[in-house]
Amino acid sequence: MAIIFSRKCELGIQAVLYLASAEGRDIISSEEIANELKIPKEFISKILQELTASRIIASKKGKMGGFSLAKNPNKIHLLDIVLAIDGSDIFSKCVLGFPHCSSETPCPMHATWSQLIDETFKMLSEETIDNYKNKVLRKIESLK
Amino acid sequence: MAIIFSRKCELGIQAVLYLASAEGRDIISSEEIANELKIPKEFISKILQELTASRIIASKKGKMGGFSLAKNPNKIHLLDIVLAIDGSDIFSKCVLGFPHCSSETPCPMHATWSQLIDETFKMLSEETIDNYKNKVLRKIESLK
DNA sequence: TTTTAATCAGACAAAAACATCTGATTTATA
DNA sequence: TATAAATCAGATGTTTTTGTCTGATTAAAA
Ligand code: SF4
Ligand code: SF4
Repeated sequence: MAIIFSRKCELGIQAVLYLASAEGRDIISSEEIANELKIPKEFISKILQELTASRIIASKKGKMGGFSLAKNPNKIHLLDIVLAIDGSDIFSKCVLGFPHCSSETPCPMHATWSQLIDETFKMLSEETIDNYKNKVLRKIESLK
Repeated sequence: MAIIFSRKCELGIQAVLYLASAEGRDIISSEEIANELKIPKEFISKILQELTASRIIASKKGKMGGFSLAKNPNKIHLLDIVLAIDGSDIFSKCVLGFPHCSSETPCPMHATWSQLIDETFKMLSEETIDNYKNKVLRKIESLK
């Protein structure tokens, strides 16, 4: 179904980008996020809980409660979200599914793939969601 | 579980590489492949059937039956196997899971990701399993 | 102080992916 | 020709991922 990130991770990134794009408005409910992103409220709620536990976003309970970024958007990297939800497997595991890989016997695909995955890692760790704020709003608009 | 290819696809690639590395010996049984790659016979059999249906490998039924490459290994690209088993979704779908993407409103991640996925596509379509023949044997040896 | 609207925690359900089993068919060889 | 050893097709079972529900807790506002 998903390409490289799990569905939960895809939606986690979408949600954090939405929160970033809505900065200025203090707190956003899971219901609003669900409506805007056109995904089930219950599912995004679970994901928001995970992101809260990893302190990427912050939550406020009770009436008028909701979620907000836990820190300045130029301090939140896409990588943080990926690691929080999917972990680091994609950066370390063998692309061909061979177990216990040893660099003494690299398989033929290793060099090319590890270069690609390194570039992906670099991109995810350099890009902050700050860079995305405005552009993502246009994307979400187009969902309507 | 798997990084970017499904488990079936990972094992499909492993199996085709094994067949390539065993060229000269005419026909290889699913049991040998399963033993060498340390995976269940029943599972790899199903995958070998799929690869046979897509004419990447050829099968011979009956006693002394088994599988062999359907064409010269310099004519089989990694991409063929990926498309046969996983299809083309990874090359076309949105990395963030947004539906009905329109290039009129590209989201912020689009440029970087599409470059990475283009490079992956290029690599998979250029690499033939011929290039891998000998090296992969060392990899399989190391599983023992 | 009661009601309302939100998150939270954990159980539950459904769907997809992964893996196995069974029996039919095919073919080499004793 | 009978037996053995292989693929093939499709059903079945298991595990993981995805998605939903329920009830508890929290906090704002009537
Ligand atoms: S060397 Fe080969 S087997 Fe090892 S991780 Fe790289 S691709 Fe996988
Ligand atoms: S432009 Fe954005 S939403 Fe569209 S496919 Fe690319 S990453 Fe996905």
